[in-house]
Amino acid sequence: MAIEYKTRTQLIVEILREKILSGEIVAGQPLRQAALADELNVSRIPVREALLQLEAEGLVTFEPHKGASATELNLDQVDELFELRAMIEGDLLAASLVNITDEALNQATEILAKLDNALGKENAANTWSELNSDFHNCLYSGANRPQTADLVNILNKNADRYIRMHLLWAGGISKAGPEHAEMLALCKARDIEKSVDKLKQHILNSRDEIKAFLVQREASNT
Amino acid sequence: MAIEYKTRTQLIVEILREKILSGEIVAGQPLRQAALADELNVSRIPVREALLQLEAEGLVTFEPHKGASATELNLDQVDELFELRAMIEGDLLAASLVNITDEALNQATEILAKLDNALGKENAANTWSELNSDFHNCLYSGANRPQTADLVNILNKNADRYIRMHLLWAGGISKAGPEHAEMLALCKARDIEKSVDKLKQHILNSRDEIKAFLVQREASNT
DNA sequence: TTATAATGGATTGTATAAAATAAGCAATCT
DNA sequence: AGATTGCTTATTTTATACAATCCATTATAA
Repeated sequence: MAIEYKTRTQLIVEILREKILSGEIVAGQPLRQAALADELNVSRIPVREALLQLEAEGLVTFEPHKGASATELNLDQVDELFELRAMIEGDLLAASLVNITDEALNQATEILAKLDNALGKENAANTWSELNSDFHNCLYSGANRPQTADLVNILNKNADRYIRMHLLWAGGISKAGPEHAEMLALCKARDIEKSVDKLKQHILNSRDEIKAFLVQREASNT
Repeated sequence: MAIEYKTRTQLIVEILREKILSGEIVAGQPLRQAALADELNVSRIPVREALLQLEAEGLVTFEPHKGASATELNLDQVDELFELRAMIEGDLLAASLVNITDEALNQATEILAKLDNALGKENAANTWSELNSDFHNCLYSGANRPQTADLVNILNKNADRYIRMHLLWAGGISKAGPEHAEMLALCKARDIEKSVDKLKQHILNSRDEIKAFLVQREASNT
């Protein structure tokens, strides 16, 4: 296996992203460069550059001379994010289904099986969210639109932490399982219109569940 | 050239972006950090961070230990980029028209007048593209979707250099003037569906002109 | 008392120096 | 000769050191 070298900056990007997505770094909490550098046994420069890269992903914001903090989305922003996803991913799926291979569909079937298995196990939130990403990307693989796919992945990185948070607290997006199965069936039937509708519904449903959860948490906190 | 109103990194981002968009830095050309730092009278750190930021905008790519270079889009990527814009901006306009103020529409009218004036003058490509951005953003101002607006602006930064290039060589997007006027009229009439259709047509038309130009240039170069 | 200015500590932003890595070229071996 | 190894150099990446900025706290004056 070809070992691939990663720069420290890249490694730190991954570590910090994981900490933000998993909730270990709480949104709004300031991220002190010196402290992080110390903790990671590294100088401040790669930490800075990692934070800049995370800013581009929308997970972190910088204020000049005041530093970085993990971003926090309010309800409106969650709305906007998921609606954006519904639109773009819907379009991507439509483009994909024209060309998608049976192989890709079979692969999606396998991922779906793993996905159902992952629930309830140790570390479920993390593996579930990764498999969920894989499943969706697999369905989009026929689109041959690399830039759009990149964009979707960036948006998902931001949505991801809310999905994980919800998984952690509520045990999962309740409707996701059956929705995934239905969607895959429609894709296999190459019914573009219905597949896209189901996908959009699926994304907007998860939005609704997450928003409801956020509202509830808000209420119990104050 | 020591101007102190922003961090150096921000300043350099703007300088380099302008050089890429204006074509002074040619796509594919490697960007040596030391040379840039020297030229801008600054150390390499802010140059690096500026390049990272431009990478997030899609104007530059990094290869570990090999450095950065301005990105070049092939025809398929141009296609993809403009289609993404058409979809997202269409959606944004629809959301905006529900709430847009008369004030914003009047402002758009003023910008449009300046836009028509800008053609043919000195430095037309740069002012035109800026005014063009302003015009579009003005029409989207009612949407109240900051994240989507940010996304649109990032995509436009990438599209921009092709628009400018085309302006420079062909004197302008030939149909843009009348299209803008028609679109504004439809917006003023608050006809959402027709406005959106016109906008999408407008974006896809400029795509076609730019692609035709790129094909032609390609042919004459080989 | 309240508002404003000064001060010190903490933190970020930048410069410079050192280390790590990749690419090119010459020397060596089969 | 052809391939492989080790060295040289250019460039990026990281570390360390310093300067600029911000923020809270205290001191001063109206």
